[in-house]
Amino acid sequence: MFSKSTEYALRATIFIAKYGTIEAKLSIAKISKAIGSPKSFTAKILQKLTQDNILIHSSPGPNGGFYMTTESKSCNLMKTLAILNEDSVVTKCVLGLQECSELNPCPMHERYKHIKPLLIEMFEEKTIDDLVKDIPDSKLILII
Amino acid sequence: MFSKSTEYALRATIFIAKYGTIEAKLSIAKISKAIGSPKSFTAKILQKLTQDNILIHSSPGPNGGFYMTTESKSCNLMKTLAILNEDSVVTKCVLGLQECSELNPCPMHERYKHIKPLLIEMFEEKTIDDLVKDIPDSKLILII
DNA sequence: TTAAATAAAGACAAATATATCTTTAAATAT
DNA sequence: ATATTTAAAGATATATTTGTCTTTATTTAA
Repeated sequence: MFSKSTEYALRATIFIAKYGTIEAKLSIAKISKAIGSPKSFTAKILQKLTQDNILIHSSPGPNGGFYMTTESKSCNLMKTLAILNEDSVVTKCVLGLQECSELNPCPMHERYKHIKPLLIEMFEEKTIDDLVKDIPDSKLILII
Repeated sequence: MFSKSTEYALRATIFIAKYGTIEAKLSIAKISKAIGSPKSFTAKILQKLTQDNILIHSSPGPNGGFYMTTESKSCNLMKTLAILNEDSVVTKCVLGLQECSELNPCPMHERYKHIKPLLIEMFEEKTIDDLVKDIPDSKLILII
């Protein structure tokens, strides 16, 4: 469904939300190890996610790394998708038609129109904070 | 959600199911025009879809082209995805984890597990024949 | 103030997806 | 038989995605 970049981005966001605070930032090395992604490639992706300084924050230097604040954890995962312009994956027509709509439906529209809102809701329903609070540390699975 | 190839393949399958018979085969030119895809690229994709001679059939020469039989129209659209090895798009973990399961759930599993079966059902529920029979000729939208 | 640790930035490389063009093979109509 | 029409096959080109490596900038600790 998603590109590898996006999968890495979602997993990284969840990992940072769970363990990254301004007092205990997470290095690229730690993050990529935790989510099973190539280090330098992950660096590029995180760079994009910190771009607007809203979702994920970063700081260089000793004890530097990536983290989220209470405020940024109040975003939902759709924010991660939106920054990467990958929200279209769950919002566009399943057959790739630009003009597909209720008035102009593709052959799958009648069925997909009941599923698409569920996909969107999956990423919007909960804040990232609520999402990770539901998961005990011992059960946060983000690798393999 | 799907690659361009797969979107073209799904649209082509539906178009051929609707209009392609052994008496009236459809040329690559007609198909690519109808679904808005590049001609030669579409040829490559159709070549794959005819490979196993089950889903889509083809014949060269004058009045040649692509078509489906009553039997092949009893397949569902998951068959198209399967031939292209793209069924994983709707069957795998939404975060890309190999081992994600009820016992080993990723952070999205609890939510996605209710949506995934609906996506699979969308492509499996109906035969391609039933799918196209539901759509009047004037309402078959496969382009733009 | 300097050295060390870290992310940021940029250049490059490899793999894959998308697309085009040319030649070949097969079927049909004449 | 031959010419024509079509898909099949193969070669090539381009764009995008994925990945690596090197240099630079920033922050912190000593």
